[in-house]
Amino acid sequence: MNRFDLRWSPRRNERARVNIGEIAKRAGVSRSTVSYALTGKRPVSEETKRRIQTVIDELGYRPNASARALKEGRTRTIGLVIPPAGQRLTDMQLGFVASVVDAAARADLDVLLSPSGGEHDRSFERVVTGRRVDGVVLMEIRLEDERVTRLQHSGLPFVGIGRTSRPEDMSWVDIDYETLIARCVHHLADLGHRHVALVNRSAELVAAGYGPGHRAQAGFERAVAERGLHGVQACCADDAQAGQSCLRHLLAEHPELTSVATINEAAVSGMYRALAEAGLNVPRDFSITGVAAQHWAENLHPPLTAADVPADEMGARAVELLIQRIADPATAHRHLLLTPPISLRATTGPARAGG
Amino acid sequence: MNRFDLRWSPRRNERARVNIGEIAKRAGVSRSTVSYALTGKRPVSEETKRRIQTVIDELGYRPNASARALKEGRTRTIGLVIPPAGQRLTDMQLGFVASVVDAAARADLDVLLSPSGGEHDRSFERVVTGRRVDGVVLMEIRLEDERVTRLQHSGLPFVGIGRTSRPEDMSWVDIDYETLIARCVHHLADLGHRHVALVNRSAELVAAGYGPGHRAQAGFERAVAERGLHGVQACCADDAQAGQSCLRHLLAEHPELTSVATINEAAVSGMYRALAEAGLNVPRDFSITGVAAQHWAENLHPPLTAADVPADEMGARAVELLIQRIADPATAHRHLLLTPPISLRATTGPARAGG
DNA sequence: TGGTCCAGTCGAATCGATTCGACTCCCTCC
DNA sequence: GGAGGGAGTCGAATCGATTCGACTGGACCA
Repeated sequence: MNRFDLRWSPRRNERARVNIGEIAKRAGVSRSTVSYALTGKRPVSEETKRRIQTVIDELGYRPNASARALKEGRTRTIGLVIPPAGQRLTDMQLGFVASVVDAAARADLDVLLSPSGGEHDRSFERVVTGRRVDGVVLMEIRLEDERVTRLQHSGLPFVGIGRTSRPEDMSWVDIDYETLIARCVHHLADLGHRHVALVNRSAELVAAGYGPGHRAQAGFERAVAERGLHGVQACCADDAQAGQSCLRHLLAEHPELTSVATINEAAVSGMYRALAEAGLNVPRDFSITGVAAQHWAENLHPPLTAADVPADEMGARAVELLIQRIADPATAHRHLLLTPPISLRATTGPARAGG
Repeated sequence: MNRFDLRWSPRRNERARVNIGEIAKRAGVSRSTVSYALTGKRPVSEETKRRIQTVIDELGYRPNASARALKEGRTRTIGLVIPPAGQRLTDMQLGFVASVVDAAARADLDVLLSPSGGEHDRSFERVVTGRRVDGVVLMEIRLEDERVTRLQHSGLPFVGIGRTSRPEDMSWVDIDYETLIARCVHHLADLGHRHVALVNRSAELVAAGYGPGHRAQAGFERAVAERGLHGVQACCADDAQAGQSCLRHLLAEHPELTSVATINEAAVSGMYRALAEAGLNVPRDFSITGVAAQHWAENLHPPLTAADVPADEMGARAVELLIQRIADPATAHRHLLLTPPISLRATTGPARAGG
């Protein structure tokens, strides 16, 4: 089914050919009058409006989006660039997508999905260069991100959920992973933990310069140094299975560990399992905390003590910013760095004596 | 941010105004020649092609999607109608979305997302009537579904993931919930269980005529009757919390229960919790089985014995069917009813003596 | 009475592509 | 040497909307 070339029966069925001209003819007015009646950009008499509306209702007319987009130079559509298809979305990413779609719908904007970041970036190219969208929301941004460069170069308005290593050159909404992970470590240190591990996201993602991965690392190292702790780090793929084996290995190689801080949501339930397997009770014998979508942290069992990422709000904010940039691409870039507090739930507790 | 009226600086920056005319001028040929050079629909000399390509590369030209869509009468975009935004997608639904997006990308089609089914169906209306898409993939279909009616009436090609009560009137890909749940019950009966509960999806969804809900019910009742079992049914919202309290209530009211069959993925982990809470071991004291996305059933802990829904494949098949319908809307409807076998994993076992 | 203004309307140009018909060479074949 | 045909190209029409300039009456004012 590669590059399927669609060529269908030449024209749509004739019934469907209700265009503004047909409406005009039946209402006995000119096409421009119909247009003005619909947009309200020039006065049209009540009587004429009513006649036009009647015909429109009768024929079920709706303006052709392509024609309108062509003339107006905007599509009333935004692009949402998501991680490559086939890869499971984490709960947080899903939250972003849902809230972007929702916010866009509220603003009467449609959302064009573009899986990108993998090989098949034809989709991204189409979206960016074909003027298919008025602006783009970009997810899963790396420190050096070619897609950001492409967008900046193209002049298409865009907003990142996440930021590159030169954050002043773009508009974005992001979470302060560095501070949050540092706080998590401090929280653990306050509870008396001396040995703490950072469970990062996948090695590939971190190697590719995934921002949160690097920032979490920096925050972790800083806090560990500040508190004079013993810290170890590990990367872990985005699923429970990986979380389980990751923590299993960590426990084997560092039996002194009593706590974990993580930014890898999807791995947490697996870590729970590894701990149970090792006969360790949470939070009595072992503490876990990290950064996670609020909804998800609450519903986990046991509920995760974590910095609650308001994924729903972030998508909405990104769309807001994007709408502003679309309305006036020349305005200064705006940034929103969130540092949600840690919600104490059921997974952290005092280190055992001698821990 | 309601109905935000986008009006930006009148024209895009002039640099961006590379259109086919500009290419033609610089290459010293007519616009039609540029078009033919790009589409290959008429012969163009190698020399001319090369000159045009040079100019195109230089200016980074890409044809305007709206103009092309207007002239060609197709947008190279498909709509994907998902359950109302704000509502969490189940893992299975997420699998459908991912595979639809993936399959569409492989066919060089873009995907326009439309949350629908709730109140704000402006999005659905826009997608359907504004000729923004060449076809639609519809999810979460009800037995009587107004969206199906709308689509049938509009003549826009569409394919359902799921089907209505008059399935011959549309093309679809679906899972045979009735048979599968019946099989689950038979499986439990074979293991000696005499008391079995069906945990359905939310009461609202079922009341709204959600197909799988009703078909699962039918299959359950049939199998229960065939095997002379004692069966009870319950509806349950799509989350772990609800699953927990649902099963808790079931156990309280029907202490004789020893097994559950379910189509509610999202509730399963909550049911595990309720069982643990009640001191019941799975599968020693209690069996659970149902219909779930394969990937998800495997990764659950303990892994769920279930009929594995190949969500990834289903989305791809739906897109395939849709592409065919778009290419030739007059062809007969095609249907694909899947009945995946039950994969035995860790959650079903023989009923205890006297159970 | 004549000028100004505004509501209401129309015709034509425009957006950026595709596509049809026609035209020019040039080659080949009787 | 004229007919036939194909390669290569061009100009103009077209898709369906928006929008600008211009026109017509009628109201209002001096």
